[in-house]
Amino acid sequence: MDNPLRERRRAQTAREIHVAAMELCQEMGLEAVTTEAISTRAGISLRTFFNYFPNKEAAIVNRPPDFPEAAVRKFAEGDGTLLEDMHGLLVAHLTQIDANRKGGRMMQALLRDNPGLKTAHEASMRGLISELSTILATRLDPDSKQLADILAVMVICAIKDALDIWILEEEKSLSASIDEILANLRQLGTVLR
Amino acid sequence: MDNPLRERRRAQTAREIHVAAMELCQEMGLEAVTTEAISTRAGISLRTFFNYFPNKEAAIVNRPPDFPEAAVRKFAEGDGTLLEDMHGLLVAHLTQIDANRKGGRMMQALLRDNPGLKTAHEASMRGLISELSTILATRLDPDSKQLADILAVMVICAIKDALDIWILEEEKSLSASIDEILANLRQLGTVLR
DNA sequence: CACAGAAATGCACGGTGTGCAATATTTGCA
DNA sequence: TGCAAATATTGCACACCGTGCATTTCTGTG
Repeated sequence: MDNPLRERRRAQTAREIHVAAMELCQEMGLEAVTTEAISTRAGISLRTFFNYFPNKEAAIVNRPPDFPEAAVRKFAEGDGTLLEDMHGLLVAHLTQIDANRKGGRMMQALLRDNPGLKTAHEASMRGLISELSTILATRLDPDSKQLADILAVMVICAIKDALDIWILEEEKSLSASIDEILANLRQLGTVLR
Repeated sequence: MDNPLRERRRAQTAREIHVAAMELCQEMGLEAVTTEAISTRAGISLRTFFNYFPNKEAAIVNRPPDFPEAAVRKFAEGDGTLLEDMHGLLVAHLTQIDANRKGGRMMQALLRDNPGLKTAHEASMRGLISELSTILATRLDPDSKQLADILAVMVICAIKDALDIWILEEEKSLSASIDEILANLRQLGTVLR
């Protein structure tokens, strides 16, 4: 039906579950959190929990924001170098994260303190990687999907690195973080000679 | 005690469990395989299964071979370009995989047909990536661990890509596969300008 | 043989995730 | 408004998962 109201309400419930899951994880550690405790705090039944998330890790980690439509279009139509045009893409993406700096910090801490979240986090990154790969492919030799894949993996990894630093250093600005990402990628270009 | 005999027997049992797990997965699909069925086929108790693997996915995917000691040392001491010296490293690694081409093909097919194995596979790759990152760090600016990480991620991704092709194309030689990996990486160097 | 350390096992138990059927809620429409 | 269809939530049963713990079996050594 594609009803936008329903969609929003679903998203809201998902967010509530996510928040409950994060809080509990912070309070008692991943191991001690049960799906039932999450459900109770979120005010839903256990069964409903599994209608929204496949397991507690997924509920905690959730899923990072997509690359915004507009930025993607602009990148595909860009005529600068790949790295130059990628700048806009990264700004658009990180801006979304910056909008919820507090949540980001909390997530970062949870990932650091609970190794059991690592694979769930990685799984959520896979989605982002394949999205980026598709985007990048619009600017690359069309018969080399592999190249786009590797590049996407690299960029996401660089973003992750930058976030690790950025989230923890209160002072660091968004743009400094982006510059760092791009500097890393550029440096790679030279190392690969 | 570090008893080498005991170690070998443990490794042997692990291998038997792994084989049983792979076969069952091929025969009935990941979903239908239970840890109990694996244990029974491997001739051990269910409890013992969990002494060897944390879950069925890990038993199926197992863990890729390490980079051989000797090749690692040679790389660290090499004086060619990074990519040149990496060639030796990759040869050493892929040779190990080539030694069990049949098992590799089977694994490849299982990964293709059972999406549920993806995260376990990725987890097993993480170990390889951090190993490679450490190796690469010996040749890079020592204060940039991030660069080594990204590079490692890239290389493992390239290896994966090459394996995807190599394993499926009967004809393809090992060295052709390696060349392909390096070509991909070199191409990246130019794209990043 | 007897002993110590390692490995395998049985058992109990709490948590996980799904299928299914019943119930409740929302939406579109007359 | 009121009703029917679509969608969401829930309870329940059930099989499977993974661990702690105590016990037994195995293996190499003096």
